[in-house]
Amino acid sequence: MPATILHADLDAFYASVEQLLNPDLRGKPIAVGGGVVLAASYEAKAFGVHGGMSGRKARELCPQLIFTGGNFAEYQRLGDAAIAVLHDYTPAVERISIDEAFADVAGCTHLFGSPETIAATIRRRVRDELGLPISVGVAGTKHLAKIASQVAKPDGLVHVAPGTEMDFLRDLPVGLMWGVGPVTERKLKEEGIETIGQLAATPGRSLRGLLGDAAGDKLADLASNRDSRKIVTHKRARSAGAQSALGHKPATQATIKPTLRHLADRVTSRLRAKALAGRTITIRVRFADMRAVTRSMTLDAPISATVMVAEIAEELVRAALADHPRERFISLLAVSVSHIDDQPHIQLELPLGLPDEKRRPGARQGAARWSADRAMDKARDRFGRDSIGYAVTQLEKRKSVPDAFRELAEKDLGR
DNA sequence: TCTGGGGTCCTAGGACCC
DNA sequence: TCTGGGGTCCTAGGACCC
Repeated sequence: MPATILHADLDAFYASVEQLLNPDLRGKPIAVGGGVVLAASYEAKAFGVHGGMSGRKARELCPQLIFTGGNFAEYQRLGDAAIAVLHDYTPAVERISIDEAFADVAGCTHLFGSPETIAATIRRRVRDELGLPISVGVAGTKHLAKIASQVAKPDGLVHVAPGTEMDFLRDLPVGLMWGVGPVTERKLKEEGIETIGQLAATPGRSLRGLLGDAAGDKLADLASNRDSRKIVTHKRARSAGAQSALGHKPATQATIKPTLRHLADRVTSRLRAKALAGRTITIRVRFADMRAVTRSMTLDAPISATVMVAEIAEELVRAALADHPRERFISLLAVSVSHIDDQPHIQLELPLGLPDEKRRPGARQGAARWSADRAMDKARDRFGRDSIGYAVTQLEKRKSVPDAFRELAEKDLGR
């Protein structure tokens, strides 16, 4: 199999952008974020600082760590620009996140040279034109290209030539594989499996028993370099959600109602913008001790009106709390909509279509509410997101994370 | 300053149907 | 009448990814 798959991954992306924008930060340990580290520069990583770590822990590990504010608009612009460089070579680009993408250059080597040459050109252009380091892996499969780019970091290029795949994988730790997180890594280690080579030599039957059928099969395939996944350029979202960390709040309606309204508003406005709606509403409540529970309800028809999602979410949260009467404080609420479908007008028929159990009081006004929501969406498009909203959500201005960052994390819902 | 926010996929049990 | 098997959908929980 010719090695035409590229995986390109910007190095320590947010931190690199900050160092690009502010030369004083170059060569220094920096962290983007505050309460939690969103990204760390390589200088900070040398101290053990990494994304997801609390700011306090990071400061303990690296007292001279510099925290810097987020230039979120620049992250988006530069991330888009780097992906655009890939698109200069092939339309077969699958973007994974703001700073990472696969590309298949099989159809353009006659124009631009070997995959390795194209990868080197991309790296040079991103460095010259954007000022950012980017690592690229070149291999015959997505899984191998992804591992190659991780091995290439920082600021490197690794090509896995056809025929050398198993030599490349054999001694690498299983933790580098897609799908192996802390839990799986521990289970494998308990069986004496620490390298990908050892994993490849393990009978599939044992892996299925250890990790479950799907995960066992998947890992067995990947370890033996059987990965047939193609580049997918357009993907439809399967769910859309929003969450808010609350610190330590009493589990009362005064806390819950405005928060759920705000979250429902965030989720449904994104759905409406793409003329989408969803049938399943899921809420998540995290208690003070970080244990979390979820409750969900599936309707017969998709909805996207703010108030309808909010009211269902309230009912579900009430039910979840009723099941845990001793939990007096909550630390997070989340709302998610799944079973997404592109039937924007089905909502108009909702009051007639639902069985008694699901024909809740608010449903009769579904059409009117949907229309009111759309009017509000349009006003926001013109005057800005904060210009208008349900009064109760307007009170909810205490933000743990800027909206701009939330938007970076949002996936395009597709369509 | 006790750990952010947005996603995907899988599992297991129960309800329900054939 | 009893027992068994297979399939689909829903719900709750978990692991993992960026």
